[in-house]
Formats: sequence, structure tokens, C-alpha cells
Amino acid sequence: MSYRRLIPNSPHHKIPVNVLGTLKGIKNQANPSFKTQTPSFLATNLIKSYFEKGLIKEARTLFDEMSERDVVAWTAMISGYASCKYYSNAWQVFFKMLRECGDRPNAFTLSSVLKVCKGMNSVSCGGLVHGLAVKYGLVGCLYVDNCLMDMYATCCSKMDDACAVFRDMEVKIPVSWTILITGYTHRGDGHGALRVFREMLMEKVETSPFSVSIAVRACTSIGSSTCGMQLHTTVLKCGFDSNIPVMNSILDMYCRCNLFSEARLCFYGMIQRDLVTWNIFIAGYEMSHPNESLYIFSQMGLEGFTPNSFTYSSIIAACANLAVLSCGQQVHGGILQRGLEGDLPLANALIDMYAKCGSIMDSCRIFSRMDRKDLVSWTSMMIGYGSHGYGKEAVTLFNEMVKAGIRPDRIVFVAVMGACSHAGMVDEGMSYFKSMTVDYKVPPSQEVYGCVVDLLGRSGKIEEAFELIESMPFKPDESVWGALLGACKAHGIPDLSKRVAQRVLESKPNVAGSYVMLANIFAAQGDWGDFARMRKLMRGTGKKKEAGRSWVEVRDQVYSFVVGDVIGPHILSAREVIELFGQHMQDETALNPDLDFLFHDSVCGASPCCKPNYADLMNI
DNA sequence: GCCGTAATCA
Repeated sequence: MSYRRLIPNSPHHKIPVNVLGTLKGIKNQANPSFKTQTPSFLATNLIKSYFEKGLIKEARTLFDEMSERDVVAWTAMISGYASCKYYSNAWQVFFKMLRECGDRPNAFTLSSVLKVCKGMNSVSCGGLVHGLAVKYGLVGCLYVDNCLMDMYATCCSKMDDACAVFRDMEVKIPVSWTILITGYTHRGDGHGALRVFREMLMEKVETSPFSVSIAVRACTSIGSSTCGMQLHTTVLKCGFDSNIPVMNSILDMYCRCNLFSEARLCFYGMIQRDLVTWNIFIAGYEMSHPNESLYIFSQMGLEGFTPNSFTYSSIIAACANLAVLSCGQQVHGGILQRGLEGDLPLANALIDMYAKCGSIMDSCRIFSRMDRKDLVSWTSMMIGYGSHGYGKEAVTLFNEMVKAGIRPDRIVFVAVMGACSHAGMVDEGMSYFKSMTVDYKVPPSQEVYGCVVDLLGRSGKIEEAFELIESMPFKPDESVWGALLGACKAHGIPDLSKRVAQRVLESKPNVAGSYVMLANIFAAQGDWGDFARMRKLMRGTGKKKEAGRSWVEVRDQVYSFVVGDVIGPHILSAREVIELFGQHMQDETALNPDLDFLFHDSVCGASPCCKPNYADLMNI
């Protein structure tokens, strides 16, 4: 047989161990049928071994050189390709098999092919295979049914079809239930997933660490800590609390539900933790308590864990939230040291961090050195430019992005329009607003409208902004009205302010901030009666506006303060900084005071400085 | 005899 040539002469490898084992085993048992073994049997064994070792071409050559191929050989080829994610090759083989193979596909074949359909995310191919399964009487076979369910649950989330298959199954095993629960969870239907899980418990089907942790994830996705806590007790009852991934999912649930004391109990109660445990804990604190996140990061190092890209992306975000440049630079040093600078999400996080820490040139440098950029990279850079007042640069970047063949989404438009707004580039901003619906067919959201109102408002086109809001295709929310109210306040337009005020109160009567802003507008007009009315209304809601907090970083320390703070050593530092700012502002504006700065935080034309040397940081 | 299913957390 010609394919036998491959075995002794192959330059790449020896005969796979298990084939040798099989041959040896047959010889040792003095199997009388050894000499009459079909070539297909040996070749199929070898095909499987080749795929397991990633020798895809060799498997194909061997298969092509086989003079006779039975259904098992064809199936081995299909499942081999599927295991390497070569789905289109697998599908081609299946199609060829239907034409050329004398045998019918069996249950093994169809379950492999269904996995291929799932991999291709093709419900039309899957439907075809379902038809064949019916034709050949293979529906009802456990593996085929499970694969059909999985294909429907994964491809386009056809959960109804997956449920129909599940309902008709005479025998359901725990795998069948897990497939269904996973399907619901992955399409974001946590309620559906939990319904099935509950049914599974009621039917006394055996649970596994897998099914439980998926159910926990379903709770997390719908933000139900009540269900999450019930599952925590289930985990303890089943003795799954020694399983790290299960406990990680519980920890993640507590963090995402903002139950930090429970999260701490869970974390410190874990006998064993892995890198994922630490990453979940760090990411959990990143948004609401970024300083705590940095502390946990330092503890993680002390316990001998090496951070990976997940760790760094949370830590970089924490530095960005705290706007602590020196810390961010040190973390960047760690990223370079571990050779993770090529990681796309990390590079994106660094762009954002440097921009938020005031070092836009570093954002630019990272952005320009990236080999690969995604939509997030471009958006982060545009947001950075916008917040620094570089409207023209943001516009240029947007055009470059489109030229690079990247399709803008709603968030990019918010970024570029926000940049235009901050830089006072009203016409450019408005042209993007038109272009997004006309040229790019991106429907505007509340956020987009808020952005346009802000754009018009900052340039004094208050009436136009008001008309735009009135013409919105959906009910404007408080962010849109808030943008207009801010503009009214800035430009001191009493009549319109009162009209807008009414709308704000109608749309969000329970937000203390709305009353405070309105009261201030009235105060600015000397309308003390309405001022008092607003303060009284606010007291009536029983809510208080959270004080706006500012912070400065001085000599490696972050100082936080509110208006009117008088006590504490940090106030002294804050005052020093404010005096410094005052001096800078005087120097900049002494000759040409620019009153536009009241409305735009534009710094166009100023050249950004900075540039820490990362080579030095490598040695930290 | 050789071929087949789900799979948790950042």
C-alpha cells in the first residue's frame, strides 16, 4: 500500500506511540487476524495520532493515499480537522464523503459534523445535518441529540430549537443539562439558565463543578446576589468548595454584585488560590475601590504569584481611575519586563491610563508603535485627545481610522464629537453627527444626543440644542437634559433655563444633583425665591448630592479634598498646587485673557510634555 | 477493532 511509505520514511517523526502499542499488543497476543487486518484500521489509528500531534498535512496525505476508506476513516478525518478548528476543511471532507463513500454516515460522523457546524457558527449547515440525522434514524442517539442541542444553542442562539431537541430526548444525562444551561448563559439569558438549573436540581440530576459554576455565572450576569448566595450554599453542600474554579466564580459573583465584605470572606476563606482568584479580586475592586486594587496587587506579588495580562489590565485601569502617573509608569515597566507589550487589550489600557494621568504624549507613543490596532485602540486615543482638548488631532485620527478600513461604531462617534465639543469645533462635530446616520448607518443613542447638545450648548446655540432634543426619536433621558441645563447655566439664559428645569424634574425627580444645579441657576439670576423652592424640593426627596471630590498627586501621595475642606495637612499641599496653577494661568493669559476658556477646556496649540524613560523603569 | 457530546472563573 502506498501510504505505508509514510511510516518508515517520514522525516518528521516516528510511528506514533499508540500505534506501535497497538501493533505490539496485537503481536504479543499472537492475534491470528493480524495479517488480515484491514489497512483502514491501521491508517485510521495513524490519522488520529497525526491530528493529536498537530501533524495535519501528514494526516491528509495518508488519508488521500488510502485506496479504500470506510466510514470510520472519513469520521476520523472530520473529527481530526474539527479538533484543530479547521472547520471548513472538515465540512469539505464531509461533503466529499456523502458523494464518494459507500457507507452512510453513522452517529459518530454526525456528532463530529455537528461540532463542525457549531465551529462555523452555521445553523444552515447544522439544519442540513439535522435532516440527515432524521433520514438515517440517528435522532434519539444520545451523542447526536446532545450535539444537535449544542449546535442550536450556540449558532445564532436558536434556543427554541435546542429546547425542542432536549424535550424530545428520552434519556437525558448531566451533559445534556449542562449544554442547555451553557447555551442560555452564553446568550446572556441568566434567567433561562437558572430556570433549567433549578429544574435539573428538582429532577435530582447529578450536578458537577462545571454546571454549578456556569449557574453562578448566570446569577452574576443578572446581578442576582440572592440566587448567587443560594448557589454558594449548594457549593458547600456538594463539597465543591475545594474546587478553585467554582470558588472563583463565587468570588466573581460577590465582587460584581458589590458585596465586598462577602467577597473578602470568600477570598480569605479559600484554602487554595490560583492566579485567576487574584485577578478576579483585583478586577473586582478596580472600579469602585481602585486603591484597594493596588494593595491586593502588592499582596499578590508577596505571595509569589506572577501577574499576567489580565492582572495588568485591571491594575492599569486602577491607575487610570486614580490618575496616579508614577504608579502607572511602574506598572508599565513591569509589563515591558515580562514582554507583554504586544498584548492588544493591555496596550489599549495603557493609552487610556496615560491620557487620564495627563501624559497624552505617552498615549500617542504607544498608539503609534502598535503593530495591530482594533476599534478600542482608536477610540481610546480619540477620547484621550478629546479630554486634552486636541480636537483637530482627534478628527485626523478618525479619518485615518476610516482609511484603515475600520468601521466606526457609536462609541467612536461619541469620542470624536466629544473631542470637537471640548475644542469648540462645532461645525466639525455637527458634520459627524450627520455623517453617522447618513454615511455609516449608525443610529444615535442617548449618549450621542447628549454629546451633540453639549456641542451646541458650549457654542451658545442653546435654542438649536433645545429644538434637537424636541425632535429626538425617543424620550430624552436626564443626561441629555443635563447637558442642556449645563449650557443654560454657562450662558445664563433665564427663560429657557426654567423650561429646561421643568423637563429635568419630570424626567428625574429623584436626583439631588438636578435640584442643586437648578438652584444655582436661579441663584445666579438673583432669583432667590426659586432658589429656596429648589432647595426645599431637594430636601423633600430626602437625598443629598454627593460632594464633588478633587485630588492631587504631590510627592508620590494622592490627596483628596472637597470644597470647603480646611483641616488636615493635605489641604496645605492642595493649596500649594492651586497657587501654582494660579501662577501658570496668570503667565499664560496675562497678555490675552481668553474668556472662551470659561466654556471650552481647549488647550489647542499647547505642546504636551512628559516622556518618562521606560528603560529605567525596567530595573524597578 | 479504528471515529463522537458539554466544560466553569480574569
